[in-house]
Amino acid sequence: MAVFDTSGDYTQAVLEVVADIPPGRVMTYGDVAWTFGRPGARAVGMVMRFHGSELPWWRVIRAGGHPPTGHEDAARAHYEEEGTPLLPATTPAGYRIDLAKAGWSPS
DNA sequence: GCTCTGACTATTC
DNA sequence: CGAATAGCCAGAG
Repeated sequence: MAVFDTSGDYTQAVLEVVADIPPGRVMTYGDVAWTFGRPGARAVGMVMRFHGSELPWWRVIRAGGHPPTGHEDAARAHYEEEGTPLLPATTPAGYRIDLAKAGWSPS
């Protein structure tokens, strides 16, 4: 499987963009991918899974403001810690990020 | 160069 | 709202 490494340009781009997201702000996988001109939303997620250990992965969420699958609890802790605007929702996680306020785009 | 997988997205039921 | 389906892309084998 994609045993990721910083070898690929795509991976590097993802690492840079994610690392550049300020606290209290979030970007969707699609937006992050679009930032460096490549709609690989899934690929972005894979990079996070492998390098998430050293990245603010919770600042990268899915479209609709849902946290990454299987990491909803950990993500929520970071959001509250950074003051990221959350919204109550009838989702499995029980909440979702307020993209209208937390949504961020690289300058 | 083809196949498989995945922290995705959009559409449809 | 929730589950299922199909289409996406990048990288390893």
